[in-house]
Amino acid sequence: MPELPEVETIMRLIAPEAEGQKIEKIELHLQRLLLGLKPAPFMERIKGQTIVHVKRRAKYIVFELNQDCFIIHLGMTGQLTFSHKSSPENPKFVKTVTGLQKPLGVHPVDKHTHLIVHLKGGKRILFRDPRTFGKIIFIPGLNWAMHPRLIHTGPEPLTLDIPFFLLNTKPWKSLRPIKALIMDQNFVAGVGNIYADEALFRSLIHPQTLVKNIRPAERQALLEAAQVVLQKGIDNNGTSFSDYRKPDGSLGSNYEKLMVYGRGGQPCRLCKTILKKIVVAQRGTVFCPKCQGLGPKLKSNLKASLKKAAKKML
DNA sequence: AATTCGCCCTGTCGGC
DNA sequence: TGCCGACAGGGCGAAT
Repeated sequence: MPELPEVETIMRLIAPEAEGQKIEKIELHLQRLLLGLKPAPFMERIKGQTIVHVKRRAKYIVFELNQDCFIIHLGMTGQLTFSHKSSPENPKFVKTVTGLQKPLGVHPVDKHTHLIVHLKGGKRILFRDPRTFGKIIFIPGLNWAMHPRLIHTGPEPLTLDIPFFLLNTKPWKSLRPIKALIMDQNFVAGVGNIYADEALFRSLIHPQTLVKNIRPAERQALLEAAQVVLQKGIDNNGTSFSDYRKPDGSLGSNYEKLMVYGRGGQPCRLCKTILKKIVVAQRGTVFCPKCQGLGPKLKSNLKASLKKAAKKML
């Protein structure tokens, strides 16, 4: 599922292509994905406006036009790709290890392509989403930050002043499992299932630990770990474990670097213990029972050696 | 008030 | 081989 690093990667690659471009035409093929305005007036109002800025906020991609804006959420399987007329979407399909046919480049327009933004010279932005959990939200004017979807969203984790943020201790008194808090978009923005598991592993915290039992030093460690795994995700252009693609259709390379997500039943990269998969906060959760052991506190020297090894490896 | 649950949806996969 | 149920899960609104 596209989380902060995936959405950031998409934004960074779409922005230089789209900014300054006039929208010549909009095709909307699945109307229920559009919120904020009926399809006909939406297309009428957007047409002719210029894309001034493309930004990211939480897991949303923000298209600021000269009058209005719209934001796109990729849901679970959303893909935002960019197609030049001169190099149309690549129709070549290759067989993956599981035997599935996947396109090599930009996915051709098909029944899952729900929105096409036509720019000058035949350039197009394609929004494709097989599971249709994504959303296109029209917002009149440019004050998208005050939209109900975003107004309560927590701070951006990568530009977060952690010590200052930690002064607010209210969220830390919760009885929820820590994984639920770190994935809560109103607490901190952009962390989803993949990077939550990775951040918890990196800070050696068991995902089911009750928030109120997380000590201050661990709170800080968790947020720092989140920053590291998110930044690494961006550096590797995102995690392609199923549907995520870069705007040119290519894969991100972060999947093979993950420590726990998607690795249930496999040995921990640090201690070789078999990673466990459980359900926490209604989400599949992978963790290392030893490195993130709850029960009797790990001996401090073991913890120190794990941390040392983690530092070296991660 | 805080937290959990049910729902939306469809491609993929495991079991029989 | 083929069918079918289970599963994946972000975020919202309902229920507890």
